Amino acid sequence: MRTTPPMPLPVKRALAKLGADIKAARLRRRITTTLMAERVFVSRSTLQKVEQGDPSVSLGVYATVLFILGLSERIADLADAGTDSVGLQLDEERLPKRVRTSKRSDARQP
Amino acid sequence: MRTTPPMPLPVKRALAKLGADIKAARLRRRITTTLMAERVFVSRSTLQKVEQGDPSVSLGVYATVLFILGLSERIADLADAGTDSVGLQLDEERLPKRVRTSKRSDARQP
DNA sequence: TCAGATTGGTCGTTTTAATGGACATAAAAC
DNA sequence: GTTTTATGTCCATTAAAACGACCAATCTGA
Repeated sequence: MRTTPPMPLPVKRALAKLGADIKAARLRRRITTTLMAERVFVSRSTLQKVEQGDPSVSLGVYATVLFILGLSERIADLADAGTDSVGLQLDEERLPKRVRTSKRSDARQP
Repeated sequence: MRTTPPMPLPVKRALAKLGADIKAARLRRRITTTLMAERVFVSRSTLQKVEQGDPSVSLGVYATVLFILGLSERIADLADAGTDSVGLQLDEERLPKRVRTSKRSDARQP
């Protein structure tokens, strides 16, 4: 990810917690960083970034770590339609395939 | 993520669904890919990968997209201690700071 | 206690993600 | 049907992730 613009603060916090929780989960299972890194097929330094919630690490790495910890189920529900409150009005089948901005005044929110 | 070794299949599936859900959520909100890309500070091509659940895209990008959609709360709970069934026995304070493998027979699970 | 092992951090290098532009396709709006 | 615009896709270039090796710090089991 391009790091020039800063990440939203709430996101940073969420990721930091995620990393800490991952570390705690690893410790509970008594898996060393070296062993975990091997299983994820990633270097120990990358795993370290994961446990700090570093935003630059790929989702694939995070997801695989969670999988090995047995905690990967929730990933699929992160943006599940059922949990999206904005989706009240439109049901899945009536979803337009594209977004169309009206000629004047587009959807930009100030 | 280093792509040489394949990703676990369940993980691949989960990510694919995540991408599809993200796309659906964007459509519901009538946000164009171009506008969304601008807001996340990434290119349209990267956003496209996100909507396909590409594992190689950084978690930071995914998280920011979810944040803009208003769906970022769950990230912090992905590996929350309360949801970790293996954590039954150890409570957070008694967590060892390091893992120690017994001299013979380490913790590797076959 | 204390020796051995794990972990944290740094650095130079390699590999890969992310870019951005151009073009084709397809879907809305009219 | 026509026009207009969003989206899909490809590719060369560039910025950044991931590596791996090392050292220092510190924990922990014996």
